Amino acid sequence: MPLSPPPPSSSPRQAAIQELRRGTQLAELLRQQVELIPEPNRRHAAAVNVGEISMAMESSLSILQSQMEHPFSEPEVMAAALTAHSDGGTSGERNGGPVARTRKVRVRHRPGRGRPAAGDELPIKEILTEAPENDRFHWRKYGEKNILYSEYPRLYYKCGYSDDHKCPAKKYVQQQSNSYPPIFLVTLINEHTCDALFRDDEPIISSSSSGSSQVLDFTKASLSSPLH
DNA sequence: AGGATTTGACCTTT
DNA sequence: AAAGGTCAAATCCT
Repeated sequence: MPLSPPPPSSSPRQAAIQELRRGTQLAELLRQQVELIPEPNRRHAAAVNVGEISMAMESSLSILQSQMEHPFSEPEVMAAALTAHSDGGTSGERNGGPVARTRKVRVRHRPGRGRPAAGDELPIKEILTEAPENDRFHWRKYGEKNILYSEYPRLYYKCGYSDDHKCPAKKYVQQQSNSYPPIFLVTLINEHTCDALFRDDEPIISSSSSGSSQVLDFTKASLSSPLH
């Protein structure tokens, strides 16, 4: 609490440009998915729409970028709002009270922490889905981060058998929009080495008998409360 | 009680 | 220095 975060160095316009770039990437992702639509008519119609989206992104981008030459100072409020929930209190206090969390003794510098060397963790697959919990793997959440200029946090999961079977599979889940149903970008990292062990199709038991129902619960606050 | 989740600290990369 | 990814103590939930 003694620290106040330094002001963001980028302008709101930069933030918007970043968002548009991300939108462009997502449109490209969507375009690839559209290719998989079997019926030619529907595929073509969807492709046209995706093209429209891409063009809208690009024209917005060029508008914003041409305005960069005229430095109209804009209130910093937007940037502040955009980064507001990236500070400390990600989801407020729980019922009890403030949790003074002091990380005590930490084993010193151990290599292999934080992000591994780039390119170390491929293959990476990206999937847009409205049901990120709908693979039949067992995931254990190990982190959550607010991503700069993103409205929704990114959730970090690793395979539930990462300890038992040294399974290296991970996935990141991030909500992309507050549309209904919401769309999630799921990034898969590493293949499941436990796949062979559990791939026999276990029917997904979603009946009334409440077994272990906490594997992936996306109804939690972080995902279901859009900002406005 | 024990497993799963939360969340600030800590670490690496950019 | 900032951003993103991971760890792990505290907490929640069954």
